[in-house]
Amino acid sequence: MISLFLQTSKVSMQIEKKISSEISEAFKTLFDTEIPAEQIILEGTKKEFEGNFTFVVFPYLKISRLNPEATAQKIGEYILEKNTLVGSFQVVKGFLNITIKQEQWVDFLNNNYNNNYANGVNTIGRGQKVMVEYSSPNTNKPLHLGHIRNNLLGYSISNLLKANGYEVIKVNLINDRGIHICKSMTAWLKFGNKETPSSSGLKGDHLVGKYYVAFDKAYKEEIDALIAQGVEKELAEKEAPIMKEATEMLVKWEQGDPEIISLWQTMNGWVYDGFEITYKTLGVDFDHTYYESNTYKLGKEIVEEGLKKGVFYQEKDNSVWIDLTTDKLDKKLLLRSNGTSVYMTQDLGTAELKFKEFNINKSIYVVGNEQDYHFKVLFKILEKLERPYAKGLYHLSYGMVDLPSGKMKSREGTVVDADDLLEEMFETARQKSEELGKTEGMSAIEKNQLYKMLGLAALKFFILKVDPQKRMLFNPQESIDFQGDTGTFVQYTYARIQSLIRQAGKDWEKDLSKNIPLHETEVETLILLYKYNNEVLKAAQSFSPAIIAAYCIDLAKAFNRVYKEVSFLRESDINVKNCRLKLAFLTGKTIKSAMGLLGIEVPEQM
RNA sequence: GCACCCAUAGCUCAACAGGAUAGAGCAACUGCCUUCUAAGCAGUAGGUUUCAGGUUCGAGUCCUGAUGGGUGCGCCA
Repeated sequence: MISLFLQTSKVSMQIEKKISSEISEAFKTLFDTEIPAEQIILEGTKKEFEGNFTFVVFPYLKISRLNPEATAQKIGEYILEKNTLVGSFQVVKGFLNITIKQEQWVDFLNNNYNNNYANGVNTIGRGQKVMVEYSSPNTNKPLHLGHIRNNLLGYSISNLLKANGYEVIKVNLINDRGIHICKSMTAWLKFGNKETPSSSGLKGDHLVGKYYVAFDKAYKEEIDALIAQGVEKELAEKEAPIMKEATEMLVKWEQGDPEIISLWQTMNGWVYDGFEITYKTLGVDFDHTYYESNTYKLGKEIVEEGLKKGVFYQEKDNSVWIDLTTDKLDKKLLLRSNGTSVYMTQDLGTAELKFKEFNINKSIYVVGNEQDYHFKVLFKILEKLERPYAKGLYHLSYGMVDLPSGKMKSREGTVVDADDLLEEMFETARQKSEELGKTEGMSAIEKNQLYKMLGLAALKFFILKVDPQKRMLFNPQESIDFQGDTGTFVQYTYARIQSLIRQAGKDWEKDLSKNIPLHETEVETLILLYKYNNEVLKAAQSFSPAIIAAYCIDLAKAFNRVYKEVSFLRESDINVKNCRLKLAFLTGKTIKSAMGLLGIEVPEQM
């Protein structure tokens, strides 16, 4: 994947850097060949072998002019003799497995155990401003599961960028105009009897969605009636009276008819109130909101400019186009023959506005992969218009959420509603918690908060652990798990740690002596903790919260093994005990930080 | 028709810029709570990584082709 952040280097890998430069030295001394340390790549050692880092020697056999084993052996001996970080090494075929001295890990723990990552994790993005656009709903129906994936991705990506030092501006671009809103409005006028959210008790977005469905139903009936009268299907679709009403309403809207505008504002207002509740429940927010009704005209100016520059051309019917066939794309309409703007026109305007208003360096669009082509064209056009910001644009494309029956279709009623799903998650969390009965001492309010925290985590983790670019399957019949590789599992590990810390008293935060024996599970956990910064960088570079989700599972698993293998509070050697508590403490801090990047909270008790 | 994306255990997903015997979880089966939270830990079983070629010390990963699935190519947004 091409990343905006490729130029950045790896961070916080001091140990690897040192070893790499020692290996580089070894090549010079042993084989009289210069290999820059940056080219010496170390990997994590596979679990079934002894060691922490692995250097693969196969590519260097021509230099050493020895067989793989001998090459690895010689390099191993050289770096062992240096006696800095390396405690021992093992050679398996062409793999040099390096074990770091345990005292290095104790040192790392001593220096970092109180790291709470409150000011971010890395500093690579300092001084850079990035805008992340996500959510971007239409205002004619409530949010569904697809929007949830979008929102969670956008929110998490924003957190990831912030954690790497970027200044992030989260924006929502609301598609508040167009024929779809007019459909809801038309149906409401016809069948609504002045129904309002307060008169009906319906959430505003659901109320408006209800009339969107009602429109579709009436429309279909009218088409069928016309066809029964012998009218051609295509003509029937155009001539159905209710559709004519809707299109007429759109024209009136564009003319600024006060009555229509007023109704439009009222109904959109209901929808925004509804969205606000869903966003709040979901735990996402925005720094700024754009409305297409405000930005769609700006694109026209850009189209004018493109015409003057000769980048665009005009057909006889006055419609404006760009020919991208030389760029392996098609011709694309930019302005209708009647002079009104299309989707692309609006997006040109919005793109321009973003950079003008916020002086950003990069602009990221979190939009589903069905619009891959649209963004390819959009970016290409801005490039042709010689916009300096064109190279800072990035489409974060993600796959659709499928149901076992296939794609979600609102017309077939197979859409998983966001509000319903969230309620179900909370209810399931409540049931599971009550079964386990671990909430003693908690007030009713605290319990309720806990159930929401657990339900949300299960849902968010379930969605974010999947690589964004892949489509994913959601089965409503099988409820989302609370066991295994889940958000719940990570939360549980955190709660366990906090329980330890609560019972540990105060004295454990003392400096540690260096020669503390570590259990292998502890070393495994420490290495993961050490790698956290780099995981956060990787996740941002590849725009993938899934990397952080996987890391959370790895870390929680590693700690749970420690928990099983050794005692914390009952350890008699005070040095060892303190060391373990520091390990637990830092693991807790790191879990909290990492889950925070996913937009997931962790409980003190569960 | 043209373009883009995807294909890994029965199911849901991993595999870190090509590396060792392809890993987890769920489902199935076995063990482990009179000691720090069993929403946990340990184990058994489950694979020709869709297929056919190629590149090289080495391919799930890169290239070519095929098959299967998805999406886009509207004066819709």
